[in-house]
Amino acid sequence: MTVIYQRGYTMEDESVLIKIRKDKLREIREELKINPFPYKYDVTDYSAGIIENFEEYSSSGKIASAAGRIMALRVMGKASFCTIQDAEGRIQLYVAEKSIGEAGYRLFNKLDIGDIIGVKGAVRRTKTGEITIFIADLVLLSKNIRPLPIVKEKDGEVFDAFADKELRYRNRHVDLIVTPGVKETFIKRIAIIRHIKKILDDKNFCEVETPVLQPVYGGAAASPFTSHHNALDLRLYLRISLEPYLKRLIVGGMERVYEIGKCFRNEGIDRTHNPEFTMLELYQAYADFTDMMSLTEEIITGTAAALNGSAKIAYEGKEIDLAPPWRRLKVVDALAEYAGLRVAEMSDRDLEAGLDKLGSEIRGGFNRGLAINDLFKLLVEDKLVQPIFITHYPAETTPLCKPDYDDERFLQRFELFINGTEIANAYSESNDPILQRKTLYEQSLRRDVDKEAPPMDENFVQAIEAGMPPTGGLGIGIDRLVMLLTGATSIRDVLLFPTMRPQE
RNA sequence: GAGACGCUAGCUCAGUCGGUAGAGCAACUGCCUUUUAAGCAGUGGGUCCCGAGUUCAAUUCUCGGGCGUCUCACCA
Repeated sequence: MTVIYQRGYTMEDESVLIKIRKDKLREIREELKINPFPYKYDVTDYSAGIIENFEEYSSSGKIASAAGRIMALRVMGKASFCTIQDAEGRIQLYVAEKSIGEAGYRLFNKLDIGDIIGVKGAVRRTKTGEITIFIADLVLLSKNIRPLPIVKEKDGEVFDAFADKELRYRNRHVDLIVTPGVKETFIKRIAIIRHIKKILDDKNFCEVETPVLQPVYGGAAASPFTSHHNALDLRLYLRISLEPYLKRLIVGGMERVYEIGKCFRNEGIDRTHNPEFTMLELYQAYADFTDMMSLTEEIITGTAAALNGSAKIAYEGKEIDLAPPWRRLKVVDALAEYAGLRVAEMSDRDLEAGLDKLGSEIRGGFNRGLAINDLFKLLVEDKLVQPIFITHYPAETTPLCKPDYDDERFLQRFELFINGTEIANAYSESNDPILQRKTLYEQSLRRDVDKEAPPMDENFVQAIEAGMPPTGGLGIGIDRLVMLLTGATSIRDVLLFPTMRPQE
């Protein structure tokens, strides 16, 4: 049996809600002779500005010209209210037939939540005190035919939130419209990046762009995405880090370079990992890793202060104080302090047994340096809540870093931890070409046992052979920094379009 | 990769100890010249994720599958 729904429609194929809106669209075109999709509108006033400068508007009788999306409608006989949302926020409109005319009110009666309109009118308070545009002119700028979730809010309490996270990520355009705070998070993200760029630009760093598509990838240990160039019949990889090309620029004499860009790693997805993510990497000639520490403090503290007006941030109920200087602690000392392990005095067998007890083993066979690194990751990392530079990682953890002055088993490297998460990673960069060729070659041999070890990059080694000045390098995970500074607990909340499995 | 939980109206959610389902908002109709989470009144709206099994009968129970969320593991 066919069920007759509203306006004679049945509940088949397309949603009845959409059909009804398409009808209204047709009626607006054919009966009202109005183009529902005009080309432009002269917007001179915005919601927040109107509310802020209310006295000026009301005393002068200045006519506001605003545009926005209808978020609430309270339609009554000949005088109605609606609320529109624009780039700055929301403002109420008073829509009276006697002000906008019969034709205008006929149009208004065909409007839905989600439509975009332009309005002109004086700004006054209503009887109940709400600042409102009393509109004298109404223009439809775009007709909505796919209804939005109706989210309501009063005194910070949200009713009928658009709560299904999957739907929110898949339909970020809807999420941005209806979920309070989402747009603000992304505006903060933009502000953070802008601030970091300003700090670096002021220090005469050059922002550069390096290849995303690379014949050989490197600079980290990760599985790459693979692509193919048809005309060259060439396998290309999406970069897993920015490092190899930025260092070529240091060799080339660009003494301070940075790039903020996407890197891609073909790995799992979780709360802190997305297959594509944004990294800042910078390289400064004639600097070492201690210079990178100061710069890291300056970038992160300065950005937090610019964003929140304070060096203290609240994250997951914890208070984190970003005021520098931050503590510096060697990996082996951190293991002693936080896990009671004196690794320097432990035999290889003891280390292996310790790892085994934690259910961990080294890919490609036991290796003392990697064992110490793993013990640190498993036992210490998540205890590092306040900002701390962990320094002097074992030499086996990376081929791209200079060994320390008096103990070659450890590197001039640090990672910054805040709230148990790695936020930054920095080195005194390796520039001894003999050593660099050796360590990269050895790393490439590990590919047999460790799929994530990158292949040998001959062109990169030749660049180092041309002579690279002593250089400090720093990488900061922008997504995680944004999470920290915005209080987001999932990387998906700071990515406009997180990677999702396609539907159907 | 493991575990927990979830999938019911456009949205947020109830519910059925097995008898094909409800609320609020949205929608539709009527009334209405100052409302505000929602003006007032009324009306409609469902492949209860998919498949198999048990049963007279499955949205509900069992098994399998899909998708998702969270936690843990992995991840230089």
